[in-house]
Amino acid sequence: MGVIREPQKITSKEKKLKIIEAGLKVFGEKGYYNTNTAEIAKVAGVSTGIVYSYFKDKKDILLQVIALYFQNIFNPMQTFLNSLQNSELNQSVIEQFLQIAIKSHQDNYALHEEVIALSHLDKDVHEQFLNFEILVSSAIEKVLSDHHIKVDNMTERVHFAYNIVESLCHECIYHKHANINYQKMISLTTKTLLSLFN
Amino acid sequence: MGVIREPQKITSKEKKLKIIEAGLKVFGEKGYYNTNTAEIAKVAGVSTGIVYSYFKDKKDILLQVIALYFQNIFNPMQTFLNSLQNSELNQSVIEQFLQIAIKSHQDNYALHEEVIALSHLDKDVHEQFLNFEILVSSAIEKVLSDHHIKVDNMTERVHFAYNIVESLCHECIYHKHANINYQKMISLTTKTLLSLFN
Amino acid sequence: MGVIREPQKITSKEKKLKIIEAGLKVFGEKGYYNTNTAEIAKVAGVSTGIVYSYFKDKKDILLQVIALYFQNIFNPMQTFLNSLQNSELNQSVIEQFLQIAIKSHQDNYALHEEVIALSHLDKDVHEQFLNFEILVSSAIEKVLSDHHIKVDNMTERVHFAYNIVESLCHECIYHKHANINYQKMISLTTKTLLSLFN
Amino acid sequence: MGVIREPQKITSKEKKLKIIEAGLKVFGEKGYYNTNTAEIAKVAGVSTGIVYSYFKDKKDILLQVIALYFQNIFNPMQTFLNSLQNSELNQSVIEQFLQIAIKSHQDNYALHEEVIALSHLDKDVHEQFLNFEILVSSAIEKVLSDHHIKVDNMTERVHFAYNIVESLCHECIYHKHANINYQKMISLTTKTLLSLFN
DNA sequence: AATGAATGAGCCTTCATTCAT
DNA sequence: TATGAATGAAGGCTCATTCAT
Repeated sequence: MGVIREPQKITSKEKKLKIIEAGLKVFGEKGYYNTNTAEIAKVAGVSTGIVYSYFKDKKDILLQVIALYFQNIFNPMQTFLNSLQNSELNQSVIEQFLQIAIKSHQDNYALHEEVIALSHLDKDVHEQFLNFEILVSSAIEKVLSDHHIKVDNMTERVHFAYNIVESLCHECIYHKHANINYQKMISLTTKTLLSLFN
Repeated sequence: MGVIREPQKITSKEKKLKIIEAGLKVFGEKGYYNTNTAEIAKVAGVSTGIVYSYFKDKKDILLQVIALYFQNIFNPMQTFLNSLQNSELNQSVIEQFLQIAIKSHQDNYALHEEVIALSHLDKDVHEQFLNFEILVSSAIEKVLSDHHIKVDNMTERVHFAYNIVESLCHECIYHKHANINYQKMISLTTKTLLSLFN
Repeated sequence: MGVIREPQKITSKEKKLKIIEAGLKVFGEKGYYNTNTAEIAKVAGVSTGIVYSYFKDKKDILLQVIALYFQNIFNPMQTFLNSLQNSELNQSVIEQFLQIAIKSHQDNYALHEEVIALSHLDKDVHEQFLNFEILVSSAIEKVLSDHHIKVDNMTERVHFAYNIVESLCHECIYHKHANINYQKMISLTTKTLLSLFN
Repeated sequence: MGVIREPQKITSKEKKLKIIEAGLKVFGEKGYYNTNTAEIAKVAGVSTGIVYSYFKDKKDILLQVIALYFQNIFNPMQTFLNSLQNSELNQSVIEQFLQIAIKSHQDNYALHEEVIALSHLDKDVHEQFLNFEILVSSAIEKVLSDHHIKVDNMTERVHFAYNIVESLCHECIYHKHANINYQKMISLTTKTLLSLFN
């Protein structure tokens, strides 16, 4: 029959979380397609059957794993942006923000590739990706607004900013380009951001 | 398993190409994971068995399909860059280049998502992706060099440029953001490129 | 596993009955194989675990559900046959009996197909079926005997009668044959019954 | 790895037939629900995968198994009916027909219960059952017509006849009723049939 | 007596790859 | 060269039954 349970008791909640964390781990290590539900259950320390009490199907696990991933990425950014109430938005602040963005990506690097890949293969993951973009963009727009920064085409500028920050974070995680000096990439990004909202 | 054949006779060459083109078509339409080898063979008009004479395995087909894809993307850019011998690298030229880049992406949009996704899932596809980046970056560096344009951190600037152009092309193909004015995104990109190499 | 309980307290008895009635309902609606024990428990308003205090296993529920079903079918017939003490067994009485048989089948039509099917798949259900036959046959034989009707091969005649009545009831429930006039089928059955015991 | 495969010299048609016959055997022995596809394949001497080249799914096997079953039942009847061109339709002929019907049911007794059961559980099997009825009824109507036998309500009479013959065959296969003399049942059936079409 | 979370064996089906022809 | 029939391992999911509470 299969009613999906939203756990009420603390133990059930913890069990569901354990499954999500197991998914975060194994999806990150082996990829979504190379992981079977039995392995997730095993890593979570539960039976295969019980997984289907908490999740509709395998993809439902994935979506909740990715939700956790985005949360882990977004929270540090949000915290930092909230702390900027009285600071000036100068080069130093931007550099700090980039460091935080890069670090929170690095802390969750295992699932990073997987999430990007799946956002191009699966409609629902893609939607989560767009929601993340909106979340970040809104947070940034709010900071700019709080600091009375006004430029034309704000939406596009923020979106453009989002893109180059995301690119930067992605590259800094993997250092895939042997001949690229990433400090200089950060510097280029910082300058471009400054000129976008000067 | 037999030796992988590099076809010499014209008919064999054509047969191999037919398989690659069939892969391009069906991988684009249904995705790599949702396509089985039998279907590729069917679309190519050959038997399933013969596929394994020309390709080591399913992924080998994929890699050669993607190679063709990158060729289709790169050739128009290369042709345009070669034509710039005596032109000045002004805003108009950059805008033309962006239009060509966007168009060649649009002409191959079907496989676009798939290639990006797989480049994050598979080491070998990723390598092809990096090679494409190097190809494009080198071509651009050469043009800049031919026009005696000299800036510090050239490598990083070109790489940064590559990133924002790739982002732009990707977005323009899909227009996923309802509230974004893509003309303005093109304009922002152009300005940033100009300022990178002024 | 605990001892199977035959409930003594009125509440327990009612709980067991609720489970049987839930089984009657859902087995009739969805079929035995398409119903899981969790659903029966849910419809009965009890926990899945408690079901196994009252029933040995899923099939045990089925057997008791079917017992109830046969009771529901048989009772109206029995009542009618009991009322015939002083009546003559003419065509009119037979027609009344057929109407009652058909109606009691119709009132329980949901489980009808299921019971017939399972009687061909399961030894125990089949046995219940045979017991029902014996019950009906005996009741009929008793009526005939009470009315001093004597024919040779009484057992076979009653059995033959049982068969054609059962066939008739089954067909009248479902009207599966578009080209059959069921009034005429009833008439044919009546005549055959009359000639069996004239 | 490295198991030498025995050369397959049988044609595809024979292989498909082998699977159907394997289904006939194991469905008859263990029942449809208690048989898994692996076992059918094993009994047929093929791999599980190849089964799905010849059949859409497990139920497709079932339907073709049942089609074969009905054929096996019907052919002897048809042959006998065809041989009646110049014979009179007297009691002896009816008794012969009943013997043939009973025998062809007995020769296929293993699947008999299963087919009846599934005809009450599955729409498609039921349809096959109705088609069989139509086939038999038509054949009988044709014989009656060829012998210029005319009665009112022919359709219902033939249908009634079909029902009692089917009942008889079913009972004679299993002899489930200890106290029933089946010779007398045959005799009762014969008389009823004679009186239906006198 | 009662709960409902937990178990885990079992099933249908797919598909990359091989091999007899 | 070429065919396509054949292989068989693997995977997502269900559900009757049990057990800790």
